[in-house]
Amino acid sequence: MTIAAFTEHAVTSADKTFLQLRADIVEGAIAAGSKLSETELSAKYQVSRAVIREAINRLESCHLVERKANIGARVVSLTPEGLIQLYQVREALEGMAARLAAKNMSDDEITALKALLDNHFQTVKDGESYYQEAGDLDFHYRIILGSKNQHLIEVLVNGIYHLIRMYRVQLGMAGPRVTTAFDEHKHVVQAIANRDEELAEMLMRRHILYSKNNIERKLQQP
Amino acid sequence: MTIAAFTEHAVTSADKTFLQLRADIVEGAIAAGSKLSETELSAKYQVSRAVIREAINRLESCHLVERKANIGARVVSLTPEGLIQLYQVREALEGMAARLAAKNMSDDEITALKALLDNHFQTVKDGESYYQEAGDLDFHYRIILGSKNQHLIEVLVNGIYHLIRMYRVQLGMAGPRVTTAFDEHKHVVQAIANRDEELAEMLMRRHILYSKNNIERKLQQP
DNA sequence: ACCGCCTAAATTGTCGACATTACAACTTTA
DNA sequence: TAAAGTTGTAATGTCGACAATTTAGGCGGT
Repeated sequence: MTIAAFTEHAVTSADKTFLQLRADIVEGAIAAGSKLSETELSAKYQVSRAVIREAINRLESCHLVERKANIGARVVSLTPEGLIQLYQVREALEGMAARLAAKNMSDDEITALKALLDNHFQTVKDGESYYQEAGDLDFHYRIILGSKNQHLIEVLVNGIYHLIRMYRVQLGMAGPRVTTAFDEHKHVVQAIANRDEELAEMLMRRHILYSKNNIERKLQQP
Repeated sequence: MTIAAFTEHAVTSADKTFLQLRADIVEGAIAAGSKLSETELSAKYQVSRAVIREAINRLESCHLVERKANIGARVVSLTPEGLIQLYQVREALEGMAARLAAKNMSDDEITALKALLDNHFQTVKDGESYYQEAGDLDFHYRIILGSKNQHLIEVLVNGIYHLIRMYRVQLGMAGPRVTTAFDEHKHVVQAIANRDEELAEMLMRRHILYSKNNIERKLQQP
């Protein structure tokens, strides 16, 4: 199983437009802070304004765009404070996710999670920095899903993660700190395996806090 | 200032329909789990299907309804597990909000918060149970806003709080435990006034955890 | 030159009609 | 009789046109 197990496969035309727009925004093909003209996008994507409006509505749900009545929609603008605030929310939610995962993950899921880390260890040892993106994501996703908390999953997977990815891509930040992050992952998994809710939450929060501090450092000296 | 400072005043027709639909859903005038037929609502509210669709989209953003492609929208169904999960998210987010409030609230805001508690103390002493709803809400809202974290505010105020209110109304739960909750509020404010982030978060989390336990007890013996 | 008003263009909001999909009832067949 | 296929109806998805609002520019006045 991979991250793309979530591959929200588009059934309707608005779905496809939404996914494409989201990709374009996250990747920066549509600049942050820019205006989303309905008529313009309607022409560009060869669909009616209705589906564009539908797509924009969903983008608003993800907090990727902001709409004002009778004025229009703009892509959110990226600010250092915004990224910090995002990480604060992430720390709170993923900390709770780790706590709940320690309580609710099945033994099989924990075994699989350990196996995942072993795989990552190989790739890290081989010097492949491939770990950066996919590996880190996979780890966090499994714990989020392991929480079995629908609200938590929704907010993180459909909301915050796309926003963070947008920041990563557009501010040109490389993935997380590879080797140290790997050790942190290992300790989180160990706590989950021990069913130690308190420790799992604390370790996950620190893991994310370190990431935040790392990012703050990079932001201050570009 | 009151809670209704947030009164999102409707400018467009879809706004009004959204607010009315949300009220009807939260109050139970539209039953939980029931289907939202676009054509039906279009006739009922005397607006075109386009504005109904727009309103339903926003309800989906609040997690009050769920939509499936080509099938339609249903009001979310209320389950004991759902409420528990909601409180878990709330614990994580409001805990972080209290931490950030201890860091970011202005001295004036803290003074006003203390004054608010004094007012509440009077009403509680006078035996008015009015405190239940409005007072508790006002307290939590101020701390959430005091966090100065836009994402936190968005998710809690526009999302989770309406859902919780829906549960409260429809499961017929009275407001929070009055007297004990008041003491808990006092301690949280004290920690914030002392700029003790760690303690503020811990106390707020416990406050919400107690609420959750209280609710679980009521759910198991109706 | 600056400010306010007014007009015109462009954009968003709303509408009704058509296309497409899902669901149910009925028919057919093994 | 049961299962599969078919057809009809009702719902959602999509479209183009019209209405209402915002915005930019020109015009006139001070």
